[in-house]
Amino acid sequence: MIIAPITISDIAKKSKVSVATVSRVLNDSDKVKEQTKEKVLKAIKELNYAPSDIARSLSRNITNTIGVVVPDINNPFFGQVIKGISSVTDKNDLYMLLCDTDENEQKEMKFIEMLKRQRIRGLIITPTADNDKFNAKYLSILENLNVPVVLLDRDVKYSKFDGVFLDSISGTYDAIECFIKEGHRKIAIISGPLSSKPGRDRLRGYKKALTMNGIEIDDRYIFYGDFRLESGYELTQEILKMEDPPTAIFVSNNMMNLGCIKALTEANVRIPEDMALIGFDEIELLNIMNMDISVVSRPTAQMGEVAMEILLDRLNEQKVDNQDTKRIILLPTLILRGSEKNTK
Amino acid sequence: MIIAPITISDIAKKSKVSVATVSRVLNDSDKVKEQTKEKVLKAIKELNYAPSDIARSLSRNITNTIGVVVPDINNPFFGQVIKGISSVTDKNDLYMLLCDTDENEQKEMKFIEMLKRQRIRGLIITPTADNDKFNAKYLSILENLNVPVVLLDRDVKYSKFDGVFLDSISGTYDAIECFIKEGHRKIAIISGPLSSKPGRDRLRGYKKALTMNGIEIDDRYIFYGDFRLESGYELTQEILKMEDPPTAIFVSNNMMNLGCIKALTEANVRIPEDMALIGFDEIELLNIMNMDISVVSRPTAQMGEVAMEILLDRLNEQKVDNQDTKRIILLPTLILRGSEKNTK
DNA sequence: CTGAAAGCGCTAACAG
DNA sequence: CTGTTAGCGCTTTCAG
Repeated sequence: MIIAPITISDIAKKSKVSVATVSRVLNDSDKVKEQTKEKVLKAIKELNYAPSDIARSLSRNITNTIGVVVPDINNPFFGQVIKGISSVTDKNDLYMLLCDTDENEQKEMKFIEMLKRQRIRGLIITPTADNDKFNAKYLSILENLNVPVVLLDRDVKYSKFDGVFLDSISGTYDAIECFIKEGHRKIAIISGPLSSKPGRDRLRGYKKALTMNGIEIDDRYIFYGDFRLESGYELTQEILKMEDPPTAIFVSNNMMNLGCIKALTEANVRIPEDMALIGFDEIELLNIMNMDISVVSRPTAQMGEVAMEILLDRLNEQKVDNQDTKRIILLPTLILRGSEKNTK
Repeated sequence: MIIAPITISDIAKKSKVSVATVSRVLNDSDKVKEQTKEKVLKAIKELNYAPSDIARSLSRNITNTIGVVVPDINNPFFGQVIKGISSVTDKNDLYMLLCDTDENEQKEMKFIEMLKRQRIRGLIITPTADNDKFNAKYLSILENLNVPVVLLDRDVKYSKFDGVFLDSISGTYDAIECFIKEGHRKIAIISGPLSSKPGRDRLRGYKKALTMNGIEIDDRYIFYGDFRLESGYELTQEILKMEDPPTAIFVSNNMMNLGCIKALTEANVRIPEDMALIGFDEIELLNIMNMDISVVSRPTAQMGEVAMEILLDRLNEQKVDNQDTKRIILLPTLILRGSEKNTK
């Protein structure tokens, strides 16, 4: 079903001027006599003409699309991020080509190559992982794009791309220290996968806080999940079965936190009376349900906005060789709602 | 920051053949001698060449992007829908240009015009509203696109576009009838806005069920919300203040349902002992939290998939004048979890 | 102010 | 099998 769209020469013909003139009124580039301009505008309106961005891109050798690659748009975090990105693209006549990788590295690389063909002007991406295994190939694909890349939330080892991240270490540190001030000594963590930087950092923050406060690190209290709900659920069940269970749990992301709460609820473990809890990332729904869970909160939409603004700056830069990588590290906020309390 | 990408003629030069030959191996279109083919492939690999979809689109006079316009990607419903669409585009070398309208009609029309310039091949859209006020202009913009359009979830009056919808009437009818069978007689509804078809239909289903079961419609039990959480919250508070309150509430969408539950929880109204409840659309989180709320459920991701498949069919159609509109109406399922019970 | 013409990177006849 | 060439729809010198 193809209907040949109106072209610039249709307009030129109809208004009896050259295509160059039409182009001029389209772009407001050169001075055009008011009278001819009106003629052209009239023809455009009558024929319902809209210039082709495809032809324009080819001619100008530059597109107005940017690529956005995320692991899962159904994760509210990324939903918010995309919203943030949109708010900037909307104002700058930029389009967003969206790709959802499903946390699949192969898919991700394929998408990047597709985006290259589309000649995107820039890329905002949350890589699936930063495994050493994939790193070399991955990096070269990304660099081969030859457009500015902004990393979002997850880093890529040995890369010098711009990025917007969150200080996971300090966020976790604050949470753990808060537990300690409440008098907790046996504090467990449900960590994310160590193949991602946020996963590693949150564990680091945990260990650091314990160490700085003179509490010995007990490996029995460290559990490794994969950021998905199920693992939070299962690991919490394990925790509840321990001989010498902790009195507080820190959970490294929102999905696992949900799983944890589910397990606690099912086992009739009260929060915080029987088990104190702090999680990483806000869970909007819990607030709606009046469930008071303390969390390390981060400015989600803002992360998207900032990433897009960095990208925008790059697009507007003159020199190609600007090497000073821009890495923004936002600070999370610890929001206390009572679930961290020690009621013993 | 612009780096001129490698072009087809770079490859031609390097492998000492014509651009036509390069194009041939790129597209596997004509027979090329194995030996030359290898030469070309080698050059492509060495220079890390990726053909420009921009140039290709212009030359072929056809793009491989489709537009997707939704009111809010943060609504889990649309998140799922997009996932469904992606699953089909991924397999068909199609790209998705995503636009989030924020339920704003002006924005929506602007997006559609932008998408026209991008020469999208087709459009999947959930219109913000189908007000008579905007209808004429809106319709003409959509038709002016001159590409296949598939409506998703919300209809456009007087239009003959394809679409994927849900039978809201029957879904609501079943829910209300279930209430009645439980012995409820005073049944309230928190309706959506009547400016959208789903809003209207759900109210119709409600009225129909009452009428068919010989229960008189009592306007005092009909409340009008706007699909947002807050309105569900406020209207529920109103309901609780009534002199002769209902014993059951039907809520027309997931967001308002959350608001309703919030209000009930805050007022210490037990579900279903003090108030029975059924809502439209699943709320994943409630299930996770083991909160047993009965809902009218629909196949979300599938709606996206089906929409994209209809679009795909249109794109592959030969004749331009195929007038038989395809309108798929999916059936919802009533999922009972106990919140509908009458314990009196 | 305006028109003619070259060119953006690729495809698709048309020759050979 | 392979090369030449004319566009695709637009922008952008360069003249006038």
